[in-house]
Amino acid sequence: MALDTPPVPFKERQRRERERLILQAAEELLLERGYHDMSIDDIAARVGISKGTVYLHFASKDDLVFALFEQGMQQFITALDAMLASPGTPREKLGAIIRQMSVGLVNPRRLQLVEAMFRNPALHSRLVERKRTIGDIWDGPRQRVTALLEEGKAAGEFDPDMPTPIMLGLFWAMLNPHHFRSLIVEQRISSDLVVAHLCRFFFKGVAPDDVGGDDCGDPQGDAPRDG
Amino acid sequence: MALDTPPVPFKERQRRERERLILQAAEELLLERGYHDMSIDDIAARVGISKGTVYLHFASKDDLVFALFEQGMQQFITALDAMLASPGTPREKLGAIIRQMSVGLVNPRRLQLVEAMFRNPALHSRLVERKRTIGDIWDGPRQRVTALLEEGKAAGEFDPDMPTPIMLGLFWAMLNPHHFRSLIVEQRISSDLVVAHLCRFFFKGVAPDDVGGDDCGDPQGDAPRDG
Amino acid sequence: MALDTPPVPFKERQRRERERLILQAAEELLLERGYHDMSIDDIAARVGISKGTVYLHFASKDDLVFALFEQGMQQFITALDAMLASPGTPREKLGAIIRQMSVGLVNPRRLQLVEAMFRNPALHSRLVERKRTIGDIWDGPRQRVTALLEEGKAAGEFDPDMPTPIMLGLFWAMLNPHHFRSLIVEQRISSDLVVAHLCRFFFKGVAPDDVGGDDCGDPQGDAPRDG
Amino acid sequence: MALDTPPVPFKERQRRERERLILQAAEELLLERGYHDMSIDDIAARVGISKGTVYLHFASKDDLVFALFEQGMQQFITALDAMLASPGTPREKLGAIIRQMSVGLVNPRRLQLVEAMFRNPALHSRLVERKRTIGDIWDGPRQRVTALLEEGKAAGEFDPDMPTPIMLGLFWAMLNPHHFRSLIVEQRISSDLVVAHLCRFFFKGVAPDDVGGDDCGDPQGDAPRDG
DNA sequence: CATGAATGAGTGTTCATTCAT
DNA sequence: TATGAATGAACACTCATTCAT
Repeated sequence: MALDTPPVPFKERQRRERERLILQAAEELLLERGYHDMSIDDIAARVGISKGTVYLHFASKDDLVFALFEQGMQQFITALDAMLASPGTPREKLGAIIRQMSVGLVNPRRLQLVEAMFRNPALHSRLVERKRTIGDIWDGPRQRVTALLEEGKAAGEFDPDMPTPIMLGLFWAMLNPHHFRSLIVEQRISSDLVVAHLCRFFFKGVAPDDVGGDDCGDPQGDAPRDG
Repeated sequence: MALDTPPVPFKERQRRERERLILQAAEELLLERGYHDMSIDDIAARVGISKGTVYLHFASKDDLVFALFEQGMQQFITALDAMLASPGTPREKLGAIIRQMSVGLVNPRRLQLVEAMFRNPALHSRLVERKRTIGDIWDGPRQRVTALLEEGKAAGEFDPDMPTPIMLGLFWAMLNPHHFRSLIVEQRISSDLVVAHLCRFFFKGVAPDDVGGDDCGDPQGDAPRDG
Repeated sequence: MALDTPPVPFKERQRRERERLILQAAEELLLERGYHDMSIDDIAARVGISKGTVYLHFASKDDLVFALFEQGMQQFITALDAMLASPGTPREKLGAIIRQMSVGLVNPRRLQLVEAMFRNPALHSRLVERKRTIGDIWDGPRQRVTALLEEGKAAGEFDPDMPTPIMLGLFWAMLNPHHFRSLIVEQRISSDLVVAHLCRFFFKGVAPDDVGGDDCGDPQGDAPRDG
Repeated sequence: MALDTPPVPFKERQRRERERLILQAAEELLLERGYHDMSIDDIAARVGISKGTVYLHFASKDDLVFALFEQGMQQFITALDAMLASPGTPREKLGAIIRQMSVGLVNPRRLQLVEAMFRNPALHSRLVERKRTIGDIWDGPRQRVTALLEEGKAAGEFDPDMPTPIMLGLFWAMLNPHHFRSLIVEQRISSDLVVAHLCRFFFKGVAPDDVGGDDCGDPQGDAPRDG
């Protein structure tokens, strides 16, 4: 059987590896400098190839960034699906997602990238202009989490009075990598602590805890225990 | 009385008005296009003046953007102080802040601007490099809200186990204008509804409401009633 | 008699004084920075007037510089005539001129100015284009020194075989303020010593002195004595 | 033999040729217009390439001008060394240098270039700021001629009482390309005649010639004969 | 008359993109 | 195929000059 699929020829493997390296370099530079201050020359230099070669893989700078975006979203969706497939109540699953987002299975850098790209309005519209696909790509995670939230409402775990889009928005806002980073990197709070509190917050808000149990499981034991 | 304040001379009034127009145009363009895709020519054209004139008011593009930033922060701090000075428990004050942030007394566009500026890494470091003041400006809101949160903890209104920086981070994340906008503009949810739920969420999370009262007052009457 | 010439009205005196100040500031800046790096704003600021006022006196930057040039030449010619009118042989007069040029009666800065202006080819042609007068102005000193040199030849003091234009060129070259300055300022040689040697050189060259006497008189006594 | 030097690859030859053309065009324009009135666009247009290409060879306008300067000085030093290596007394060598300077082996335009550059005060300081090397480059010719002059003094050919720096200054002043040009081009005197008289002048001054022999050899036979 | 705000052409420089080798 | 030289549009910024006040 394997013989039927002639192994990917060397040239092709080389090509894919190079593309990976280009995307990696581009990702790093995009995070370090932002879209405009990242030049094709920089990328090529970091990979150790020539500028022209970058264009053999991506027709334009926008294309390259869009590929980066697609890749990030794809990875995110994959991770999301894995978590959704695992057993558990919606509440537990949301907790798992929150935990994973920060721990790195779902690399927050990726999300940050996505943000970085789409905060640049001109870039955003150019990309949207170019591919209507973006809608679908954006929609992937949205639909999945929306479904989960509604499932949770139906199960009586989430407040049925809160519109799902609002709930969803709050969910994204909380997981905003920018604030993640601000807490973990700048405020030097351990990421476990952050996650634990994020989970708790999402379900309980900031009210003092006179009722329920911890909602996100016990990541490392240093999460605050409720009495 | 009027004699004591020699009226601002015409030239000066004209000058200020022009500066205001430049800042306004710059703000719009910054939001529409981002830092790099906004050119001085564009700004001048939008105001209906020449490129050179812009430079009579701001010594450089960075200066212009920095002025925009300072102005936004200043307005925000002013509004914040007004709310903090009004009577009420910390909880009520936080609710008021949330409400105001979305309604426009504290223009969320301004905050978005600030974000737009500071997501550009190179611009950020140039601005930080240029004025250490930035630290102070950033710190203004942070200190005020931190104090409020700790006051709330002391009053038993907020969970004393949640570290204040995390609480603060969540507060900012929730009020992230990007998500605000996504909810109100893209999802077309009424801003009052959004605010009501934001408040509720901040204090109660997404858990179904089997306990307390509404946390944010009754903005317009269309906020979900509990009980 | 004096009554017949109604005293220059105050306004006019003020005007002339201001023009003088502008020319002075322009001269300083021209020497400090060169033509292009001297802006009208700089000049106005140094005089303490507004940019527009400069234009009330000089129709353009070129006009201003040309006025500077004319003024310098005029002063030079005046000083030259004074020296030519004094008694003495052509040789003595040339010596006197050399001495004066360096000592400051004929300010070498002025000449340097002239050079500065006319080394800038574009400026030079614009000025020439604009006023044919320049020829006459240049010619003033040329004619006077040429006459003196020829008088000296006739008197047997100067080599009759050396074409007068060449002699003249060498005279100017020697008095080139650039080299003057290099010797006096950079090499820190006393200006008297420089003058003494310049005189000697002009008449005797660098050959060791086994013949004639000192050619320039004895300015300060520290000039080298010949044995 | 030829095999040992792998011929310079075509690309490289083309590159060097282009660089030469850029330098040539820049030199012409610098002489025609001066530093400020020579734009990169002008240079590119004259070479027939695009503006961007100029920047592939020189990182900035200053770099380009500095390269021009270095090249000129280097050529001058090389020619100087050749003359110094040839046999002859110091006096004869100085004569040879004078002759060469005007004839073109040592292109006087080059020196004029150097002057053009260094009369612009701002440019001068920027270049000095940038490379301390400039000192060395300037010093090359200075040291060589100084040594020659002192050798001549020791040999009894030059006046030992005249300070060497003054002698050197006079030498440069005489060879000032500006005056060279004024004599040859404007006054239309043959360059041989100019050279002959320059030599004679340097050694004998303008005094009538009742003593020595011609000091510079007999360049073309049309030099004035003494006797 | 004096001012200085306004103008806009011009400059150096960058960088995405193309294409001959 | 991979390269990197070449291109040229775009941009921030300057400054001589004009003109309304």
